[in-house]
Amino acid sequence: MNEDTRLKVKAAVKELGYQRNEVARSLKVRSTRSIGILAPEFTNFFFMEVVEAIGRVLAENGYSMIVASSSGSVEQEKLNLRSLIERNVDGLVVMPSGLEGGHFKNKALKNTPIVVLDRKVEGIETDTVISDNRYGIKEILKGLAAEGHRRIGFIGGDLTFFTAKERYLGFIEGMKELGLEIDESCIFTEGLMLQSDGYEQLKKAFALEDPPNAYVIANDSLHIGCTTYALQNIPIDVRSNLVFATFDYLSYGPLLRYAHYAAAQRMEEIGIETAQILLKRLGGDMSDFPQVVMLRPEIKVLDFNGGKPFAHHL
Amino acid sequence: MNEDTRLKVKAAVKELGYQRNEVARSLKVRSTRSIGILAPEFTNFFFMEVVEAIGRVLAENGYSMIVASSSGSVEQEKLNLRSLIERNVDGLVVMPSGLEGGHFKNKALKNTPIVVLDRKVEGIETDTVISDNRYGIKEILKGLAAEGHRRIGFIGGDLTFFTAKERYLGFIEGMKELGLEIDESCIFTEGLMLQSDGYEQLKKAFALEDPPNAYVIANDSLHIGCTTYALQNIPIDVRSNLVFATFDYLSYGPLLRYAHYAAAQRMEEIGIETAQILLKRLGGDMSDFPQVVMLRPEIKVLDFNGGKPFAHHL
DNA sequence: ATGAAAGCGCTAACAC
DNA sequence: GTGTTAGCGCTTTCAT
Repeated sequence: MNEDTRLKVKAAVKELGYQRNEVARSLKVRSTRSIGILAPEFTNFFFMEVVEAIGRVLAENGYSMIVASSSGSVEQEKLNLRSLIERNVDGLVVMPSGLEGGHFKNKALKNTPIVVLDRKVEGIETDTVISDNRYGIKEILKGLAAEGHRRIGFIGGDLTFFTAKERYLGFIEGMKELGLEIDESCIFTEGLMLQSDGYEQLKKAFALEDPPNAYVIANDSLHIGCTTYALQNIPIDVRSNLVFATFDYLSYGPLLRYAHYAAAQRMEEIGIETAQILLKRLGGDMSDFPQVVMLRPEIKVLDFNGGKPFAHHL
Repeated sequence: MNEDTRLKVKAAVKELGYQRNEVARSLKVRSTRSIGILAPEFTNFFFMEVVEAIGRVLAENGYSMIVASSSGSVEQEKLNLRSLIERNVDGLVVMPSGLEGGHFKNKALKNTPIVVLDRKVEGIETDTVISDNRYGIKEILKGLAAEGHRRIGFIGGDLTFFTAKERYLGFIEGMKELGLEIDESCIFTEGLMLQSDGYEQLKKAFALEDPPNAYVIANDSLHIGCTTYALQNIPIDVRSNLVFATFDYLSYGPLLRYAHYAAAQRMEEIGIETAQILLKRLGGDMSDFPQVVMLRPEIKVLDFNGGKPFAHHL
């Protein structure tokens, strides 16, 4: 193009303050350069951290995010999905509210890449990015064992949830591999892994005649609940013998005084990986579909709480 | 319309799986039913909680949210803003990255309602929803005073930030109103109010020859940092005399052992209020523009940590 | 009550 | 290298 004309146009753009109408463009080229993000709720550190990373990578590539929270309801998730389809999102990142994902088989989604985050979902084949839950649990369990604990409790959640089940299975497998005896009375797998569930479960544990000192805790919210219960209800001479190994390690980790070992999910990497798979699919590259990326959490020894280095990665 | 035809159409919709193309509709009616959300970062509990509430109210009214994180950079905020304008968002919620908001005077935003959250911004007249920072600080300060503390430290942040400044001023005013002497050496207002700043500031305080026991802490991240420092570096007999009064009270609040009083921001209400003002403006109602809503935080007495009921709301 | 047609702002294809 | 035009899928208006 003529350099002269080029400059004239540029000047006019500035002069008139022209801004492209992306809506019209989208209609024409059948691409909105927007990605729908479907989450059960926003108020979740894991999710925020992952979305921040996804957003950064997407923004670098010219995509925006349309986010929708389902408040944990599959019904709302379906409504949100519909709305995102109507908005012609080019791709979808889903942290599913339920176990079943039949509604993602919508014809309108035929050419829309979907990446599922954090959990696996049944009835649908998609790219998936998750943490290696079993690995993480097994490793931190080794830490407890290395300290000499043999009777170890487990504080988890309802086994119908993907992460709850995986972490539970990691615990069971890990105990077996270590040759430790599993005491069913010290295993708690009820509830939604919320803070209040952690509180109640440690309470139940301490209602036993001989509660164990060592616990594997399946997530961060449970951990806060357990620590809260301990601080408020267990005498100091007893609670100071508590030893926890937990999933997740977040900004307020240093406050969780009984945690010796943590399997910290690599949230930023999960986000980056998710965005990259999505971009690859958007670019038409369907290699390795459906791709399941499982990222190992980082094993942390919390020495300031009394954790001791141990041989992990055997 | 003919009932018969109506049913036929409905059947056809179901049969063919028709879904409206919102992009085409938007182009025609010049409204995208989408709201842009501009934030400095997502990894912030206050913000997420507020966005969750905003999203709920907006979804009930048929709006979606397009979110963009600016990573604290005003430059990125400008880019994000441009992208949102190009996408023809019907309205904007902004938690500004900087103090100055000249870029929101864009001609393309002439008819786009904007609500500013959490901070005030210069160079622009908009509806604004914030917490009553001074009120909150003054009230929790009363709690410390009621316990008999007279020499009280302040842990805050760089006064060029709106909330940092307001909370600092609340502290100064509050001390004066209570007739307490302000010891400049115990006032820390450097940094961005991050966790690491809290850690460093309490360290500095304890490098004084006679550090105070009581502190007002300007936000949650600082609070975690302070508590971490105390737990890791101050001998137990000394730290057990610490008394904190802080802004914010979040899920992990129970772990913050030295907090006796907290001014908990009403995040859900802030979100609801924000969304409602936006919807009002979108409906063409410009009454009270520019509206500044200031919500009082809830004053909490953390009795399980040793907080004692006191006369607030004098 | 139904059908036909214009046009939102853009891009892509084509002719000049 | 530049100018013209069709048409994306919808809503709205006007004619039947």
